[in-house]
Amino acid sequence: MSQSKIFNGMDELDKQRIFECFSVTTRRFLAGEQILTYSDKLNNVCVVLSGSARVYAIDAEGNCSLIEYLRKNDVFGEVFHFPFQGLEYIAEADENCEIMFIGYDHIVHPCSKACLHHSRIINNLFALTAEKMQTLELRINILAQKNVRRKLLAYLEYAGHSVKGEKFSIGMTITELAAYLNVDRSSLMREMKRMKDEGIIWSEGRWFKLL
Amino acid sequence: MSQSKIFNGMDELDKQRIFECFSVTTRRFLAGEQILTYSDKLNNVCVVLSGSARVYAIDAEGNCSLIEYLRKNDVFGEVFHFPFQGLEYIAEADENCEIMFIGYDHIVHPCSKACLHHSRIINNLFALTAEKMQTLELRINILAQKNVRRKLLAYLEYAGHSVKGEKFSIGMTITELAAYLNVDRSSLMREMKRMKDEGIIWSEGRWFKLL
DNA sequence: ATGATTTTGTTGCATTTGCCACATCATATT
DNA sequence: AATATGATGTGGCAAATGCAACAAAATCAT
Repeated sequence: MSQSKIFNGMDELDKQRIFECFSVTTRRFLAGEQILTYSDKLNNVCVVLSGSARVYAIDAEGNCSLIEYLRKNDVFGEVFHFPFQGLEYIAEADENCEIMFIGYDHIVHPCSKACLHHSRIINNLFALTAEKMQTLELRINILAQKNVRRKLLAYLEYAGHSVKGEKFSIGMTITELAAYLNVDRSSLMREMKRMKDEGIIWSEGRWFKLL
Repeated sequence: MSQSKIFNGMDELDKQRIFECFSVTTRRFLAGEQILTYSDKLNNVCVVLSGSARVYAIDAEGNCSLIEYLRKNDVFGEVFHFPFQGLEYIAEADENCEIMFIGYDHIVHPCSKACLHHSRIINNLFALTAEKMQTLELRINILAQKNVRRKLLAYLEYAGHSVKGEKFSIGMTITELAAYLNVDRSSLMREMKRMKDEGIIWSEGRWFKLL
């Protein structure tokens, strides 16, 4: 049964009731298959039950940019990305995956049976949107740093919870980190070396310490 | 009466009913005064009725960063920024202002009288969060560009709706634009000059054209 | 109107960063 | 085990950018 945050505060019985009441559907998708295009109406709240997916934004000129990567228990749908200003949003299966579709209207409009669950799920959805916004604000905060060193430190302080001396793993390769920080990989390596020499950080592979 | 998007699709009569049913309160604040600190519960949905305000995030070390600037009819509250990971969020009056407080619980929990308005306002709130997320994604998209020219173009294409040859104003000074793009002001000026010489853009003061 | 303050526009110079090329190491794949 | 593929680590060099300093123009306050 799904442990997604959208069901926070609900036990298995609650979920069962919801599935019946909310007319929830589930579908499997093959890797590469399109899951949905975002509408300009609030239609679906979707949950990844297994596998992984991606959301892309495509602009008028056909430029395609990755918006987010979705794993098991992640939630997506128009609630998170409204297709404003001519952008088209598409969710696509990355690996084979199973997606749960919950009709947005069923969530928002109260029914006679399960009223408590409605407001519970709405709460959870707002918490999820706020969480997603924080992820974006973090990235902005990092990208808005003036140089490579500050970018890396801003990221490491977040990833290491600002705790000094404790070893932690960044959940990606250095190459991916460079892309996330929007700096050249070799420039990042160079700066890391300097910071090691100065005793500011310790690192080995994708393990880091703040000193 | 407030024209805020949170009341989209409602006439004056609807709003009046809501104000009575939702136990809405209104308070005036002097410039610089603190309006509220964000709680870790979904407590308030707030609307700026007049004047302006700012939201700051303060981290454990006391570093203070501006999260957003709020003008008349803007909406703020825990729904938009949840104080995760040790950050404290504070809303503060910029100019003298008047703020409307709507209890979050009153919005989410259905009542006997005005059920249609509940789901209407919830809809609008989700639309507003999605809109705010797009603002953040735009900034990320701009900051993630490789150089000054691409950053400026990414911004201008957004601000000018990708329409070529049409004059439009960026709603800020060049100095502020440089801060928004996170580049040195003189570097921005230099690049603007080059782009003018190459016939890519036209500009005068804070007016631009894409060519 | 006057003076003060902010914004714009420009330039030389130092520094940072990106780009390229290469060697080494780790990880899959056959 | 052999091979391919991708990630890491390093360095030279050129280009882009930031910094500092200044003059001119525009805006604001009195």
